[in-house]
Amino acid sequence: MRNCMSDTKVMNIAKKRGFLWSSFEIYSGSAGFFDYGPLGATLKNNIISKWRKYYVVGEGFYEIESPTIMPEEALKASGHVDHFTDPMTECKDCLEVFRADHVIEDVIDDDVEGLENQKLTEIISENQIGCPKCGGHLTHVWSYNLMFQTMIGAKGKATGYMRPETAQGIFIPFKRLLRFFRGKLPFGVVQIGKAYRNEISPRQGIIRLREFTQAEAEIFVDPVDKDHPKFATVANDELNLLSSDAQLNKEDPKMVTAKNAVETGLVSSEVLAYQLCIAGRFLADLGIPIEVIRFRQHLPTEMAHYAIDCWDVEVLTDRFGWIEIIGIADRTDFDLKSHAKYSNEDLSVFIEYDEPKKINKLVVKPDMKKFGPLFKADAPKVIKALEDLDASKVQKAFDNDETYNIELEDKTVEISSDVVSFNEQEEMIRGEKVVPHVIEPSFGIDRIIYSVLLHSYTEDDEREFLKLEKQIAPIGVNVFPLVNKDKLAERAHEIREELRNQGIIAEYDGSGTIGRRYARSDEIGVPFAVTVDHETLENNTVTIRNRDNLEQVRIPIQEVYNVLLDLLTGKMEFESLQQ
RNA sequence: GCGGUUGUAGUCUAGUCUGGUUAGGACUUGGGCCUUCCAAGCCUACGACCCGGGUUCAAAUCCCGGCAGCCGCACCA
Repeated sequence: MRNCMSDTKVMNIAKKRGFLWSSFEIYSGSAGFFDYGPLGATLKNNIISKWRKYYVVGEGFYEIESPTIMPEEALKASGHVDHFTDPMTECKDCLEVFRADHVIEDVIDDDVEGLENQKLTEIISENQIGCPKCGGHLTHVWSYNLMFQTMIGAKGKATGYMRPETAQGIFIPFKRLLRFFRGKLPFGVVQIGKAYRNEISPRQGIIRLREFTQAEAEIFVDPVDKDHPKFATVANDELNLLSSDAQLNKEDPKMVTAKNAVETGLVSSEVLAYQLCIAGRFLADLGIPIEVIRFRQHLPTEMAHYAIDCWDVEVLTDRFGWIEIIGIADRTDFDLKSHAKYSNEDLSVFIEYDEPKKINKLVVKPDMKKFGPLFKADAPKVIKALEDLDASKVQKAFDNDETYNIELEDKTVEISSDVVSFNEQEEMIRGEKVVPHVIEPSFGIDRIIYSVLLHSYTEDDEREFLKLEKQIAPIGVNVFPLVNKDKLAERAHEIREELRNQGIIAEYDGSGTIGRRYARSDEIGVPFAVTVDHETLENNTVTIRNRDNLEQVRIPIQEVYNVLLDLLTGKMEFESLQQ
């Protein structure tokens, strides 16, 4: 049993003060669903806008929004309909449920991954495999698909699913996106939104939800050019890397610079390493301390078969241990190729060479005078077919004194050497079509929010409070009258109004004593408090109190608005006010 | 999904075994008094037996089912 004091305390505050609570409470609730309350929704918005600042503004990726319900074909192509499932079997005697493939592999020592359920059922009966627990009989194998199924249209003829990830919504309109980016790699597209997975038994609070928010970026790159033009700007960032080798050898993670990681081949490319760094900077900016972050490389066995390299960004928690909050993968051309195949669309990019390549090519030319009479109405088709042919093959046939057969749609025609001529031709090749590789940083926003709350929780002798980073704190400033008389409350209300006019989320609190108000304010992580006291009435000054160290400075009211704006946006540090 | 266990105001809890008055307390919250800087004090108010069914004259209490939480197992492309 872990010590989960922080988890318990943070979740209590979250529930009590309106960050998070489980959904549908008055109807007994439903596992795997959470509401974001007033402060939680604001915090979430602030974190998402910070994310946009990094990825949309900073990296120049554009954001799109696609439907959360997807037709079956699309998810068939992505592999989710067939493979986002587990083959399950149940013991008829003790009612335990097992992964069918695991049960089989334990007994027959053979890889059965990817086999049909029927085949798995057969293997079980042929090998007389029994329940691993009690030896009883196992039922036929069925697939448990983690997607929520629904119907599209009134008659329910078309099956739809709630999307299990936002990524597919970016791959599917790839041609449109490529055109938007005027045909050039690399480019990045992001999507922020809900995704759905019908987890068998979600029991870890906000860590495993059935409906959750993802922020994903899909970065399309040239497969042969995975350098990053801005790599120099992150090259010296230190990353706490736990490689797959280190895991296998039971070693600890190591602090490594991004530059070093790429040079030693620890991380497979600059683009991937660059994304690890950006993710690291983002988390640091949310106030998650570097000591509780590590980058864990997927083991070869856990990585999807199409991925080249994949790193999870993990955060240490007292209740769950290390949890994955971000996955950053090089998914290669898997997704685009798969959609290309299922949709019969060309999802490739024409990449122009720096210099066009000259090649000498043998071409075969028809002798038109002979072709017309010989093939009559088929002549144009034969000529077209001839153009698409590899001329050297035709020549080879003739060298062997044979004729060459051309397959038309409905017949085969014979070409002999006297109806064509050969020609060496110089051709310019300007480039080639390639299917881009995809670098995918995928963020679990709900888990990030949990991490932010957990690691902003601070307690000392006197206080328990959230040390939320000031740019993401839901409420920017609280305004208090020192006591409730002599018009102090009135002045405090005026200041609160003016702060709101400045675009700062500000609240007023006049109940209880000043100490209680500070305590309430700290508990929800309000970075600054403005207090109106009797000196305010004499000289129009107020105090600003810094949540983190309880210190106060006195400044004129007319300056308070700009000062707070500068403090909240990080343009000014509180310490500089104290001089 | 299986087994165990728990479910009383926003929170913690008494009462449940042994059915019986108006479900008691503390903290929190709202209002008021007081209060010249970090949850003080006083007055006052709001607020609960997880949901559904059964047994009974009578159910927070006993029984059954559901839902949710916790623990263990399983699961987590």
